[in-house]
Amino acid sequence: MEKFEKKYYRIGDVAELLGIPESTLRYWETQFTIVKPKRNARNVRFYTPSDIEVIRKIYYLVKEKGLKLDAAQAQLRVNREGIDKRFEVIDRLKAIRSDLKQLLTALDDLPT
Amino acid sequence: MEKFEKKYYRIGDVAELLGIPESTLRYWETQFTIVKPKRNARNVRFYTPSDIEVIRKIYYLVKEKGLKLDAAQAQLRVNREGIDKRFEVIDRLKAIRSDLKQLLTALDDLPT
DNA sequence: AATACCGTCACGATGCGTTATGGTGG
DNA sequence: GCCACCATAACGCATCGTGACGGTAT
Repeated sequence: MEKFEKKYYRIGDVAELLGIPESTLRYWETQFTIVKPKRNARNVRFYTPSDIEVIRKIYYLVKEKGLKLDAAQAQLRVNREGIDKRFEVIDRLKAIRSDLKQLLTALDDLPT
Repeated sequence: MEKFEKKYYRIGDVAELLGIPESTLRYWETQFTIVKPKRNARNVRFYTPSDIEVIRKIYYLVKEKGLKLDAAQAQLRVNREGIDKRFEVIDRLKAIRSDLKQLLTALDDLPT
């Protein structure tokens, strides 16, 4: 039987992982609607890796880029949209690539 | 003889124009290296329309988007680079357009 | 008993202007 | 003498955490 990856993390783990105090995590939770880790029956927070990614992003925006919490929250939303847009563009490029392949084929078929 | 456009604006004009107090303009000047209006011999500030545009942008970033002053200053720099990049892309597209025209011509010249 | 959490609240640092004061030129 | 401007510095409010407290579960 193999070892299992840890599925979730407690607040102490996250705090140590990111090098920020637990109090900050609790405070951010009051300010960012997006950070709402699950709780167990005893009301203890459990963070998924995806929760932690979000918190990393907040850390970057607030601590390194210097955004206000409000602005950071807005930015997180924009980011998500930005990712969607990027996929749209990629889809469009795939379509264009397909058209270009067709064009190349057509050019190959031209009489000399 | 025609009327002339006003060439520059004093701090009171700018304050009224943007609906912010003069004190804020003076304060921002201490925080943003980019806002340095010319002065006359009596040390009175004179703002060009371009100065005012920059201040508008600051207003947008700080008051509407909620960035810290530091972050807003960084954003202004990124914006300028972004504009430069955009022109690079446009130049590149012009080159491609030229290539495509050539290609079209070549296709027209093909034997049937 | 020691540890890891919980919520709450008081405190404090920093950021962002604003106001007050005293001064100059027109 | 009034108005618009100047610099400087003290003040004040909001944001952003931090630290401490008393409590619960393991």
